[in-house]
Amino acid sequence: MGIVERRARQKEEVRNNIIYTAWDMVKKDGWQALSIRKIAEAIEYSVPVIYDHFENKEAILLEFGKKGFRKMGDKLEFARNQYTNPSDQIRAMADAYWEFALNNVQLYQLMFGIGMASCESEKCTCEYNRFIDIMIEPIENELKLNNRTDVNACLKYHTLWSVLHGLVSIKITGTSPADDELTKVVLDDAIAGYIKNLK
Amino acid sequence: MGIVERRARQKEEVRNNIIYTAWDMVKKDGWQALSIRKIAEAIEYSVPVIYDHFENKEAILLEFGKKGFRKMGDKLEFARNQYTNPSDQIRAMADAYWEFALNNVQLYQLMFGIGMASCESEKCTCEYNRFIDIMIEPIENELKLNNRTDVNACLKYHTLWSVLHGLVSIKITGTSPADDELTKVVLDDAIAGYIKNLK
DNA sequence: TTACTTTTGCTAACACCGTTAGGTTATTGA
DNA sequence: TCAATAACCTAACGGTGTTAGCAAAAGTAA
Repeated sequence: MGIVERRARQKEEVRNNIIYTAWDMVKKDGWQALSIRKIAEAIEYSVPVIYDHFENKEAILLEFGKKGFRKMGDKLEFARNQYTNPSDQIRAMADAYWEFALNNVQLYQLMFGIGMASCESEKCTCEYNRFIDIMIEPIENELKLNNRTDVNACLKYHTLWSVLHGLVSIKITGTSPADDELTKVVLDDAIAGYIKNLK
Repeated sequence: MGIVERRARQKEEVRNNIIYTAWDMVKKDGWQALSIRKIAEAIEYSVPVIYDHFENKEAILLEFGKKGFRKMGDKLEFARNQYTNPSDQIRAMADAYWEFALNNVQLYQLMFGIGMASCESEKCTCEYNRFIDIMIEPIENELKLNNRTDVNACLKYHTLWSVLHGLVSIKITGTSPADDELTKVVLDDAIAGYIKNLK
């Protein structure tokens, strides 16, 4: 008898409804706006029903994180397969990564734990500017030293900062299983490469 | 008459008390544990008093963000001033940045909006591993192509990812005032440099 | 000293939130 | 028809940030 199947199907449907509704909210107002109560209201069930499908709120967000990794994986794979030359492949993947992140901001935030309130936008401008000033000076000098008038110091500063911030945030959020030692080696390697490219 | 001065002093004292207590909480349990009500209890005042000194909870966190930028600025400046050669200075600043971030995780998180719940640690392992696999293959091939048996592909993969993630998260959290065009140029520049270093 | 004004601080509430205990109703199998 | 089970809900617990409105204290001027 298909009774249990029908039940399973109905349960699955509710589950999908939860995810669908939740994603709608996240997409529209960001992950911070997600609320169990609002989901319940939207799917026209009482609150505890949500907990029959997900252990807690985090589990719902986790669902999107996984979805994000799958989607990004697909994009990267596709980009890579457009080329056979490895360096072209790397370039293509980098572009695809960039594209994915900017077109799926909410997903990316959930995947890597980015974007709490913080000092966003222009609230720390003054303090931030000093930080730029300090960092950019040696870069300008190094470029002068090497007669690299073709290179924009501001651009190079951004590159340096990206490398640093990227390493740090991967380290802090614990996304990568890499240990301390490896990360420090990566840093040294990246900086060495960076300086080499200024010459 | 020094009455207004004394009053201002006392008010200042309460304000400092709020910041001190708040920082204690953030330091111990992370910024997510900060609660207006708990601060009020700790300083032995009622809740609305907090709002005489700070517009809202975010304003308190902002205070720490600013403090973080100042502190990091000091560290970077100091590191830079230990050397005269620009490339040494860059290296020193990179190390200082790294040190600061790892020794002041909470501050760094507040400064750059990192570290919500997310897919942290090992919850997305499976999805994450596929992502590594896809990315690392072309790097290995490129290294082989250039007979670079001295270089660890895993390390190089981490470097690439850091650059990408760094750029993206700076872009997403809006920390930098850089516009879209500049950021894309930075990306291209960084990737070009990265590939060059694989050769 | 008294009357008035300002500052200070509090209570109590509003409107949310995630989570869960416990009971009710409907559905199913014997 | 009856017991078991699954589905579902109400209502609460213990939190959160924020604010309106009032009482008391402190300072000022007569």
